Parts: sequence; C-alpha cells; structure tokens
Amino acid sequence: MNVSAAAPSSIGNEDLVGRRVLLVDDDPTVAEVASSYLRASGFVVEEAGDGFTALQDAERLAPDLIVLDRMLPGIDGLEVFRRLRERMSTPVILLTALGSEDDRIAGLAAGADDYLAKPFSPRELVLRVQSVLRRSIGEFTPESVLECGEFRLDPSARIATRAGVELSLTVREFDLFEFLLKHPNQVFSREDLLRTVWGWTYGDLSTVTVHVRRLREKIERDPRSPAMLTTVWGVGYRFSMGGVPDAVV
Amino acid sequence: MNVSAAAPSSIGNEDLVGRRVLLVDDDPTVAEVASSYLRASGFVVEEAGDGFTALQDAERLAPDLIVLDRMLPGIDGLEVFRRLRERMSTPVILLTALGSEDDRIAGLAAGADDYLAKPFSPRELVLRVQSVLRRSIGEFTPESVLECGEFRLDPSARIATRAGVELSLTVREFDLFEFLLKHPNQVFSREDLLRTVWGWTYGDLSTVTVHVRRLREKIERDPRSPAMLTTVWGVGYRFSMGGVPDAVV
DNA sequence: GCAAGTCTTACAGAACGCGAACGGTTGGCC
DNA sequence: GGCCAACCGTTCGCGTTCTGTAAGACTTGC
Repeated sequence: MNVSAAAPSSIGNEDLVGRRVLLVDDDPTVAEVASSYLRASGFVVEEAGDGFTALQDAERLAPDLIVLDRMLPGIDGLEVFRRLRERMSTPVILLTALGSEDDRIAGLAAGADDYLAKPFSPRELVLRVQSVLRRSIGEFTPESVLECGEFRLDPSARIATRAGVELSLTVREFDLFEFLLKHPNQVFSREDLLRTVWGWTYGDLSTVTVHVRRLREKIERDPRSPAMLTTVWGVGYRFSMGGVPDAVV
Repeated sequence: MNVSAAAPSSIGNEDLVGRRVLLVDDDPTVAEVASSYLRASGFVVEEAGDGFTALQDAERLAPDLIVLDRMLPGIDGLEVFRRLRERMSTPVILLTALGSEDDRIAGLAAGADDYLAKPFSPRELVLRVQSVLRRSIGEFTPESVLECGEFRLDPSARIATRAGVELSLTVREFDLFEFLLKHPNQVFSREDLLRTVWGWTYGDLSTVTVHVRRLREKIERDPRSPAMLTTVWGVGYRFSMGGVPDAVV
C-alpha cells in the first residue's frame, strides 16, 4: 500500500501553543468548560456568544481556528459560517446538536473542516482542534490525495475511484472510507468509528455496522466475503489491501 | 504495502500502568470493589469519601484521572466537578445512581469526559478509565509490532502470524498471547493471568487453563507436548522461545 | 498409591455480526 | 407545491462464533 498522503506530522502539539481559537457558543456552561480545556492545552481562547459578535471578532482577532455552534441566537450558525468563508479561509469546527435535524451534511458540503455532535467530551474537542490545526499548518494544501492500490480518493474534490472508475459513495460512506484509508491495517471498534467518523459521543453502534455493509457493497469485489474491509470478530473492522500484505516490510 | 508509519510510540494498556486515579465515592463497598479492580489493572488508586476531601486530594495528588460519584455527602458531586474544572483539566468520569441513558447525555453535557450509571460492572469502569486516559494521551498511534522467533504479532491490526501464516485467534486468545509475548521467560500464575488479561479479581481459574489449552492448539507444533507455552507445575505458565530454552537459567 | 494439580472434552448460554426491511427526512425535478 | 428517488439511522430475526464452566481422565510429586 502506498499512501501518498504522507503528512510528515512532525508538528507536535507544542507547536500549537499560543494559537488563537475563537469559540462561538451561546450556552455559557458549554463555553466555560470548553474554553478552560482549550486554555489548559495552551490555546489562547476568545469567546463570542452570538453570530454577529462572532463575525466581528473573527475579523478583528484573525484567529487560527474557529469553533462554531450551529445553533445561535440571531444569525444561524450555518449562515455565520457562510459569511466567514466569503472573507477568510480560517478552519472551522462545527458543533451540531444531535437531537435536532442534523445539518452536518450541509455544513460539510459547505466546507467545514470538522464537526462534533453535542454533547461532546471536552477532551474530544481539544483533540479535534489540535488535529485540524496541525493539518492546516503542516500542509498548505488542504488535503492530499490518498492512493491505495487501485483506489484513489480525493478528499477535497470528494471523489473516490477504483481503477479509474468513479465510485458513487454517499457522504457517510465517503467519510468512512477516507478514515479507513488514512489508517490502513488498523482495527477500529464501532465505537471508535462512531466517535471519529460520525463525531458522536454516544449512539447506536449498529449504525456503523450497516454503513460498513453498504460500503462493502460498493468497494468489494465479492461483498459477501470481504477481502479488504474485513471484520475482526469481537473487536471491530480493519481495512487492508489484499494479496501480498506488508510481509516485505 | 508501504505504510511508513511504524512510529513505535505505543500506547497500550501497559503504558497506563502506574497512572494515578482518584476515586471519589461515599459508599465503602463500591469504593472497595472499584479500587481493587483498578489496582488490579495497574493503576495507583487514592480514595476520597466526600467532596471536600476530594478537592483537597485532587490538588495534593494531581491524579491523572478522577472518578467522581455524583451523589456525595456535603458538597454535591456536580458542584465538586465544577470547582475541579476551575482549577485543573484532569479528566473526570462521572458516576450516578440513576441509570438511564439520558443521564449519560446529561453528564457529558456537563463537560465530563465519560459517564457511567450505577450499578456498573467494575470491568466496565476499568475499560472506561483506560479508554479516557488513552484518548487523552493520543489516539490511534499504532502500537509497535511484537516479534519473537517465527511469531509476529501486530496489536493494532490484531494480526498474529507464525512464519507468515496468519493464526486465527479469538479475542481472548489474542490478548493472552500478546501478554505472554510481552513478558517472555516469565512465569505467571492462573490468578495473575486472570487479573491482567481478563481484568478479573475473582473467578474460575479453570477459565485460564482452558484458554491456555486452546491457544496451545493454535501456536504449538505438537499441542500434546507444548514446547513454548509450557506448564510450570504448581505455579503457572511460561512462554519462552524454542530451540535451546532456558536450560541455562 | 494417594492427593493435588493439570489436561481434555463437551455443552449451553451469551455475545456477536449480518442481512433485510422500515419509517423518516432531504433534495431534486416535473 | 407535490411527487419521487436517495440517503440515513434504526430495528428485528437468524445463523454463527465465542466463552465460561462442569465433569471426568490423566499426570505429577510425595
């Protein structure tokens, strides 16, 4: 397997110290907890309680990253997001309420860098902030193309092909496939996948099962007996390229 | 397959050994059971019976993680949690007597890192503690591959091979084999194994016996007369590689 | 030869994964 | 607007796999 992504992740979390994060949430409790965690991790945090202030602060402070709640008083979070994107390319992490309709798809289509479903563990937020920042700093190219065997996946264009033929993957399927391609030869539990790919902190694990099944239907030659996206009984799933594995390594 | 990953910064449960956990619960029975399980998994456990002591100990001991009961005499658990957050960002797992799924959401919404409803299985607690700690250290960094003679065991991929041929091990068998490979030439009693591999403090020791047998069936050339996974009569089991064993020892 | 420890086998319950199908929502198209 | 297709998350039933335990045969040390 030749994952050409090769993000040379020589960027430690130390290099993120002092980066400015703008936190936009109208719930004081959430804002307080989240910001204290972010500060503890070395970030400089500014808070905004509504969309209008957020837009002003974004311009004034020029933060390195913005954490944006989708539900805001006044201007809607998504609207704020669109206006932000018109003016600057600052990375944005969207917070979505799982209970209500999930506009995660809309947010993602609009180009959010990551999303997290409420309620989330504050530590999870820190991890995502670090991850997105590391990515945006390290490579100026937003996302490099993943290549693996006959598969080719372009995260920016959201196009996945097998042997040149485009696979019509849905949003979820694409996200799932992207994550697996980025971490080949590693087993992930359904919970892991639900947390990282879906951005959920809790939820029905069978959701993962079903989507894995649907993804198999599209990428496996014989979906009945998967060769690449295999089940590890009692643990989870693993993606690895077939034939001769890394015995040479 | 040319995954250049191989960054051997493993974060298996081994690396969690010695981490300090502060356990806050007013029920002595619960505290005793929970702490004995946590200790058995290698954690250093301190206990506190009320909120005030908890706050003091949290400052004094600077634990790596805090398990906090929501119902406490004196200061309420949630209040303790809020005061903790003001001063430090130590991961917190909340416990509550009321056991519905909604409470988990409430706990997470309050900013806890994880949440567990009473009555909980002590094993579950250990798993959660490990999970949260591992996550706070850094996620999905592949563990280093164990190699021993013709055996090769990849903890992240959950693949074990002998001379390149994959051994289909079950979860338990894999865990057991992994532990033994990490501690070769060392004798472990059935109780040791039950504690470390299974995470149990009590239980039927024959469980270990049977699993050792099953493992032998898969890794030994002649399971009838084991050469590597040998029995030390009256003591337990030892894994050592073939050829000239420890006759010198 | 005896007792304690170990091995082997068998079994039933539990856990798990899979497939199929369903209702709900969204977004496009007439 | 209203119909239709696509997608998503959930649920249920079924077959499979795994696991712990019990019971008997066997081995070891004394």
